Amino acid sequence: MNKKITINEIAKSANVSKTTVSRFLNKKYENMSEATKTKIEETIKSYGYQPNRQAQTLKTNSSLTIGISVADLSNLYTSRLLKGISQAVLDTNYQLLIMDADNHIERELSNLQMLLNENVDGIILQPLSHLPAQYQLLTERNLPVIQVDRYVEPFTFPAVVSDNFQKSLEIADLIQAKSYEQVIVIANKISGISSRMNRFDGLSNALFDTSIAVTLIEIDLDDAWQTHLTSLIQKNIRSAIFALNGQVLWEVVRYLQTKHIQYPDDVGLIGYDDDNFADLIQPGISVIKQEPLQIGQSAADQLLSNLQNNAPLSIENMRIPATIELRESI
Amino acid sequence: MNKKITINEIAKSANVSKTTVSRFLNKKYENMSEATKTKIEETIKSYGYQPNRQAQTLKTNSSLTIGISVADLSNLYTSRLLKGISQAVLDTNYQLLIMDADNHIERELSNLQMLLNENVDGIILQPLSHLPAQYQLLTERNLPVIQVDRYVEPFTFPAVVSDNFQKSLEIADLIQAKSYEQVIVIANKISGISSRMNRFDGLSNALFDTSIAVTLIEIDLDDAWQTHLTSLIQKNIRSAIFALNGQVLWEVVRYLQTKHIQYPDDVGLIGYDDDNFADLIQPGISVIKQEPLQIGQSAADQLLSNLQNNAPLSIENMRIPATIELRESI
DNA sequence: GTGAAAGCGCTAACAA
DNA sequence: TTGTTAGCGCTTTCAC
Repeated sequence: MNKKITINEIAKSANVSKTTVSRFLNKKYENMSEATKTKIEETIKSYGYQPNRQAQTLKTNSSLTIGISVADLSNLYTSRLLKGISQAVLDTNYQLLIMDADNHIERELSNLQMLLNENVDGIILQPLSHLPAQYQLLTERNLPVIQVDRYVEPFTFPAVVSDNFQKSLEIADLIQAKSYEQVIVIANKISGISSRMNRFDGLSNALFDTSIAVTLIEIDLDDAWQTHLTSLIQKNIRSAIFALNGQVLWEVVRYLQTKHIQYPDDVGLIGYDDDNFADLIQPGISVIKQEPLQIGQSAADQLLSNLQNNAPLSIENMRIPATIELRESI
Repeated sequence: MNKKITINEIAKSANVSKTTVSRFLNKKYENMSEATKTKIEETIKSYGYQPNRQAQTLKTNSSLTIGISVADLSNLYTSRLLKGISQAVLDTNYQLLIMDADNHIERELSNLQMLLNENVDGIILQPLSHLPAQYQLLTERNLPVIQVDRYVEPFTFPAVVSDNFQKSLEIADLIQAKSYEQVIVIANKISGISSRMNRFDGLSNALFDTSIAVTLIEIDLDDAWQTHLTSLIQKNIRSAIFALNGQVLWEVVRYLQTKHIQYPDDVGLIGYDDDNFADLIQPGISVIKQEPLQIGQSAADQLLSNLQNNAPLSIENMRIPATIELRESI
């Protein structure tokens, strides 16, 4: 059991006080002779000394830790988001405390409470709720918070998200250009999730003045969604499906395959591809690709420059453009 | 700026010493009157008091934190592994400090160093190196460590992995039964990664006494892997491809698609599907599916029972069976 | 240019 | 059944 060495050992061995060692650790070289500086540097190296983070935190009240709360840990969108954050933090002193809400709102709350207990210096939040009340404990603490992927309304914290509304306008154009007469939007429960709502609203708004009908099917609220989908498609009008996220898109593809419903012949198909898999499937599916890595990176960069240089947090939404990749399906 | 309340405020307000409050916090009720117990409980609740973790850690030298080092954060295998760990930790006091080595061995080392600095109580490690030297800093500290997915040899820490060798034996049987004359194994660099080596060795061993040739192509070491693959396939013998992980499988499928090489007609195909996508692709691809969630959970459970109850860590490998799903491709 | 001493919020002997 | 006291490893004020 390797005895942990502390600042005291270093101070003793370097023949200086621990104050001086502490100054060295915190790079306060202004009033330090080159001699002591190098002496301390050498002893630290020779002992392989590493300061105790908890002790530092206890005193300074800054843990050099960024808390992250994600909605659901196990999907590729989240992984890439985390990768982006992780890259941004790489060359800093900050570390990441990642918590998974597993899509349970009570769990998100308890996770946030835990992050506060750990005295994290800032939080990157993919909110599960759209109600500011859920995040009151964060506002109270006056802690820097950045939202990713989604945001709470009224707007409480800055957010970095995809250009969901804008992309849906473009999809609407596409649907009109291809003379579809009906769009079936398939999603998980959209209420309260800004990204999903923006995707839906963008489409609805753009098609409001047209004769194109927009129908929403929320597959986790509707046990008979497959039946509904089939009956909608079988109407004698040109229909297109818009799947609001990757998971849902694959569900739809699976269903169409089993029912031998062909796209684009029987129905047009477009959706979000968060897994980079669309190009593997035949016939090719037109998709929208987001940039979660960049979203994570931007969010972390903003938070870091607030923490490190006291840069103010932007009050606005930052929108990272997604890309539409057209294939045969629509 | 909400003034943080401490154990002192609670003690004062409850008219007891902070020792007593501390006893309460640590559930040492043996010698505590019901009266003081409830009094403390109430004051804590009314103040919304939460003890400072850093102070506790500083004193007890136990951070109630489990460090995790993964090879690469952004793939579904890892996500599901983390989900499993996260679930196991859910109802405990432990938290997770997750670090991504991003497949860089120096980064893994510095991550582990950081985890040690944070005084993590134990580590779950998906090792990048097979050399125990890389992990000497862990052995020195006498810290409980559990490996997942892969392991270091000679065996240093317990490990929870898939039954890679065994599954390859079954694949070998399949290949013989289907009268293939050649197997082309496609992988990322296998040297030093136990999971990949076991998958390859299982197959080689099983086919050693047969006339079936086994060739290995490591796509990240071989710029011309596509050409090599094509030339091997074009020989006038029945060939099968075995892709050693999900990523590689999709690369191969993409390549076969662009070259219009048909499976199972031109070449048999089987591989690991870490993304649960194989059923979406036509023609159907036979795959091996791992249980990363269960691997993560088992690893975390073992570590937790060591930390919480001092249960000894098993010295052996724990193998979680994967499943073979047969479709048309082989 | 450097050091002594106090204290961050908590736990754990030891004492009562 | 409860309290006094010292101290975990560090930072910071103030003094020299």
